[in-house]
Amino acid sequence: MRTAAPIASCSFLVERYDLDATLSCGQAFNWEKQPDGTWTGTVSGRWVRLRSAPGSVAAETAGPVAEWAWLEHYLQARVDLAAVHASFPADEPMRAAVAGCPGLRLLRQEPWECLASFILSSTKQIVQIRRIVRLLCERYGAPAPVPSGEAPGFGFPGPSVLAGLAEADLRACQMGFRARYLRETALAVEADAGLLDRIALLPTPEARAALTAFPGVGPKIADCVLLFAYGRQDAFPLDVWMIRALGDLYFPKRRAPLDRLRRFAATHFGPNAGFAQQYIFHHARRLAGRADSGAAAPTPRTTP
DNA sequence: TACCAGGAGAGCG
DNA sequence: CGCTCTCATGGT
Repeated sequence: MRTAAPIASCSFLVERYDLDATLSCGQAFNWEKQPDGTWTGTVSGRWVRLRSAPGSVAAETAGPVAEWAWLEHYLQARVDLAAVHASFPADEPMRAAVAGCPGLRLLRQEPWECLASFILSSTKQIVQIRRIVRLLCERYGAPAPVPSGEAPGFGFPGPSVLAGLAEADLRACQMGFRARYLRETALAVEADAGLLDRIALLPTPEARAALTAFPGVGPKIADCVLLFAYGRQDAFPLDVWMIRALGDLYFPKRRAPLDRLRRFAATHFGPNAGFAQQYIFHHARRLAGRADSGAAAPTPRTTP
């Protein structure tokens, strides 16, 4: 028997918010674009539909809803984007990345969903990560109440649910060798209920160390969780795309060693370095024709 | 068909 | 340390 509920709606007034780019750029994986251009997904286990409009983002969920702070926080709708842009270095690559997608935002996700999702991300393409996450949610997530007439939605399964599964069940969600990492991390989080909340209170280096202590979590995935869930703007995920992009954009003469790129990333981009990272990441992927939003211009780049 | 994917960990010298 | 190999599976 399906849960049906009245519809509740809200509109967040926000100057520039590129919903398509923000929801498809590889920071969150549980959103699906509908044929009518809206996006559906779940936030903290609640079904949500988002619609972009000039000067606002409109939201619907299953009512009744007393307040919308949870969604405003998730969307980071009150962030002063102009101030963030103003804090970026005034160099040409940064300018081009912002100009290419001026409404790109950072979400503020739940730590567990973000951590688990990025454990699944290692050497996987974004489209594939989305598929794995969708399978996980459909099979093991709690059904979220939806307004009548809407397709069922499922929240991201909590650590206790995933910890209780056999590795084979996880592998059946197409995640391959990451199944053991996800299961063992779920067991660790399940065994210490306050762990992810305590990490939120730690200084970034200690928080990073706590995250890399989980199996399957190295420096890159830890930085993703620090940036996308814990709001640490000083976290700067260095993945294969960013290593290529930073090399091409800032060290075009000869290939800079990884450690050089690390130091550059930590010093060049200012107090909102993680935000800058997302612009450069998205811009590089769009130039390569990998980003969903907008007309992709396939520009095969070769780095000899 | 090859090569690659928002990496991490183990095993080596 | 720093390097290489392996891991599972689908996209391009």
